[in-house]
Order: sequence, then structure tokens, then C-alpha cells
Amino acid sequence: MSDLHEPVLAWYDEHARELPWRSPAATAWSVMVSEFMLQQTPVARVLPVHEAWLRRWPTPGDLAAEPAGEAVRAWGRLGYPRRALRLHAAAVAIVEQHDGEVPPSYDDLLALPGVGDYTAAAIATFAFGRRHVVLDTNVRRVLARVATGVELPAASVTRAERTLAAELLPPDDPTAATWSVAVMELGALVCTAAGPRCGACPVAGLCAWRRAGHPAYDGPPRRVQAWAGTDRQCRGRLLAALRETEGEVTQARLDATWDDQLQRARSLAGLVEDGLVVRTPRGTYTLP
DNA sequence: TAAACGTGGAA
DNA sequence: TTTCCAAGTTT
Repeated sequence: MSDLHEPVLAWYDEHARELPWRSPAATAWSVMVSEFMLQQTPVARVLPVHEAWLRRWPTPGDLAAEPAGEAVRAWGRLGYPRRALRLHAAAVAIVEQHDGEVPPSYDDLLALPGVGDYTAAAIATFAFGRRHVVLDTNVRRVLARVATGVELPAASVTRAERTLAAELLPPDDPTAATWSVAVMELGALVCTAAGPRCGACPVAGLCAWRRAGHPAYDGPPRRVQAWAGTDRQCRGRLLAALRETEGEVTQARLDATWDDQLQRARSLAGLVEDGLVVRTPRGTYTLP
């Protein structure tokens, strides 16, 4: 399977996007911020927020010194605002436990709020050049197609997938790091979920899925997330009102964001429970 | 393990 | 217009 290395690495060398967090000058903190923002959010929407974030908070200490609410506000409309809260909490932990420096070890990274297996491996790999299996949705899809011959991977990472990815990882640290980002990029630009561009793929000739005639996905139905009318949409409306207001927001202002009183109250309580919103003694609401 | 958790652009 | 889905984590 190491037949894949040379063509994928060569393709990446020629086609990789220039992204701020891939710059040789990028700090580990810049990489970490990008990984948080890129969780379930497209690159195009992350770019401007990432730039503003790093300009305002060049180090973990700069962010940790401000209230968490400032992180939530600066997060803007990237979505999943609990990530902003967790990034702030991670910055605080880095100051308190790691002398203000993003730790290079996978285990230390994994212990930070909002950092799971993927993000820990990604930061250790892309910021510090360490050798880890980086399994994101792109890598999983590429390997499912090229090596396994199916259109899409299972709902969650399987043992077999992790073993395969580990076997494919080049032995030396720097090549392993480039390989991981290269496979991710291939999945993002060529071997996409909807319309794979096999004509532009450097390993089309080695692809098991292509060889099998591109059989359609044959697994259990992939559940689509409902949106309209959900608590998530309601929470989004409420938090948007908080973000766009400096200081306290009245109950009346929040009431205007959503018709269903019961759902509105439940969603607001959830935001308070999550720490994204604080209720003041006056009955108004603010960011934390 | 499955469900909850935002948002907006592309097909 | 509706559906899909984008560098996941947490509980």
C-alpha cells in the first residue's frame, strides 16, 4: 500500500492550498485555534475568524486573560459555540498547567477541554511534527475508497480503519506528518463526499472503489440532522441576540427571537447550563 | 452507542 | 426549494 505515498505526496506538493495555519511561521497556538474552528466548519468560513482571533489573541495567555464571553462573541457565526468556550478553557489550562505553551504531547493535548482524538493527533502532528494516526472525515473517506473499495466509511471509526491508517503511516516523523495533511487535502479537494473528481486523483489507478466500478454506499442509512424548529436553531437565535449586544440583554429582547415560549425557555436554560449565557440578578442575560 | 450540538454554501 | 454536509467532542 506504500505505493500510495509517492503520488499522494507529489500531488500535495503541487496542489496544497496555502493556509495561514500551514505557514512555516505558524505557531502551535495558531494550529490549535484552526483545529478547533475547523471541527465541522468549512475552511472558507474559518479563514477570516482565525485571522482576527490570532491578531487579538496571539498566545493562549492573551485569550485566557479575558472573559470566556469575549471568546464566544469573537467566535461569531462559525457555529457550535461551545467550541469557543472550550477553546477558552483550554487556553486557561495551558496557562495553568503548561506554562502558557501549547503542549506537544498527544496525551497532554487530549486532556485539554474540547480536544478529542482527532484534534490531539492533528496538533501533535501539524504543530510539532510528531507521528500520529490522524483520522478525520477526509482521511476516512479516502482510505475507505482507495484501500477498502467502498464509497463511505462507517458511522464511527472502526478498529480495522485505525489499523489500516497506522499501517499506511510512513515510518519517519516528518513524512508521516506530510502524508496525513496530504491525504486530508486530497479528500477535501478531489476525493470529496458528493462529487469525487477521479480524473484529478493521483491514485485513481490504485483505487479499489474505482476498480470495483464505484459501487454506491451500502451501509445503514446516514441520519440527516434536522434543523428548522429544533432547539439548536432556537439556541442559535438566542445566542445571536447576546452576541450582537454589548452588555445585558432583556428578557423581552430574547422573547422576540423565538415564538414558542416553552421551547425558548428550555433552550435558554440549556445555554445557561452550558455556560454560554449567564442570568443576572436583575433577570437580564449576558455572555459569561 | 446514539443523540445533541450551529451555520451557510453548494448541488 | 430541499438536501447534503464541513479538519469532531461530549455525555
